[in-house]
Amino acid sequence: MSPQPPLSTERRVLDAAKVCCERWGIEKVTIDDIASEAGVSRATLYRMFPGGKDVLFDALRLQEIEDFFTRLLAHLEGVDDLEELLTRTVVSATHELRNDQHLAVMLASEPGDTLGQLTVDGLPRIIRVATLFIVPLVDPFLPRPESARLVELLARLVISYFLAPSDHVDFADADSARLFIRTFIIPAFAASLIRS
Amino acid sequence: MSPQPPLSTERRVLDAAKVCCERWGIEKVTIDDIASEAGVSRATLYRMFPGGKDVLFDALRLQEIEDFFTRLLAHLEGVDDLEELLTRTVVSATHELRNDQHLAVMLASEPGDTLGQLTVDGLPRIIRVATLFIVPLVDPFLPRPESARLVELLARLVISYFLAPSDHVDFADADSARLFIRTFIIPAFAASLIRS
DNA sequence: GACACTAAGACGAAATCTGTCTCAGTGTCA
DNA sequence: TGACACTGAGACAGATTTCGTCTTAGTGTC
Repeated sequence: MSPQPPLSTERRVLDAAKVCCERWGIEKVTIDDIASEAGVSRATLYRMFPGGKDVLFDALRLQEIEDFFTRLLAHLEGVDDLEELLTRTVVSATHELRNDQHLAVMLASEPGDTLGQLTVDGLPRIIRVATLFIVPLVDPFLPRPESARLVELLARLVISYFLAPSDHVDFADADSARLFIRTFIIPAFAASLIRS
Repeated sequence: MSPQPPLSTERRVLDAAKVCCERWGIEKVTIDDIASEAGVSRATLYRMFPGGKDVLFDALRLQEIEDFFTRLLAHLEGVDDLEELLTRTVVSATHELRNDQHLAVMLASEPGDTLGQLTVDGLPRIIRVATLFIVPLVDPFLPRPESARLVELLARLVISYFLAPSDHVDFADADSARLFIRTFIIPAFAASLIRS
């Protein structure tokens, strides 16, 4: 967002935590690993995240989610067609998820039971945040209750097709995604469409 | 070599150790990790490798080296031309090294100072083993002291160009390697060549 | 039944990690 | 100058993990 040349200490620590996770896996990372990777003393780290690893990883998850949607929004700029907007949304989101194995874990929660978290505990949070970010973009096309329902539906579908890819639909492929959206999504909301 | 359908326990353990190393990095792997990855009890592991991790990793290094040269030899079968033999040797070896980051570590020794080991402690061992495996293939073309010298020279060059790639020579590229060998290696040993 | 091999896990010792704390050094602001 | 906020370094005790050895019991083979 803002241009912080020296990069905030907190950001450095969280980035270091991410690097460590990617290198060793979340269950093998220690506070010391993160501190020295960030070039920061352990004391600073505890001052910044009282509660230790749990709090730190919570913050990291939060940052990951924000980064995720920030990147996503960048791919949606200037789109003024609902079908195109939704298509790009699912395609970009799917690409992000597939490219960053680590991201999927972070969006969810603890390791080991990644899938469990992604589908049980993690889902509501992701849907909530997705709504927060994406609904405003859909608002021009749909009245509020409908846009929220649409975004939730899409979020669920993206995650479902990510976890269990289908032979018939590939959300990573723009054409396939567009066809899906044109066929199943748009018609369902056609009645509410705001004709501008 | 021999067809062992159930795969020996020792092999299973070493393979498990390799898997664990690739997943977590050598410094984060515990005996327990390896044991459970191999589906073997810790006691068995200690019986098999008295001395623990050190002995186990020594054995792993040995296996890696043997596998390395076994794969290498497979690429050299039936070659009856010295230039072609040497070319394939450096190309295959270079590919193996580049494709398997883990292999380079194993061929050397402890992690952290991989390069230090690869160039200081590791080099003599690799050269020794390389000689053991490759010299017999060169024997038909050169008298013994020359063939040993040739193999040692090649081993040093492969490792050097692997560690510090050059703009002028690419041992991963067959044409480039062949040109290099034709220009710099063969002539140096031309006088000793056994004309069959 | 003797034998070789194994899994499971108890055990104490050693090593590592955690979380809190103190102390000293730095830069900022008034 | 002094109050203030922030930091690195590291001591410290306690929790946790890991290590290496050991015992016990189970299995298959001869």
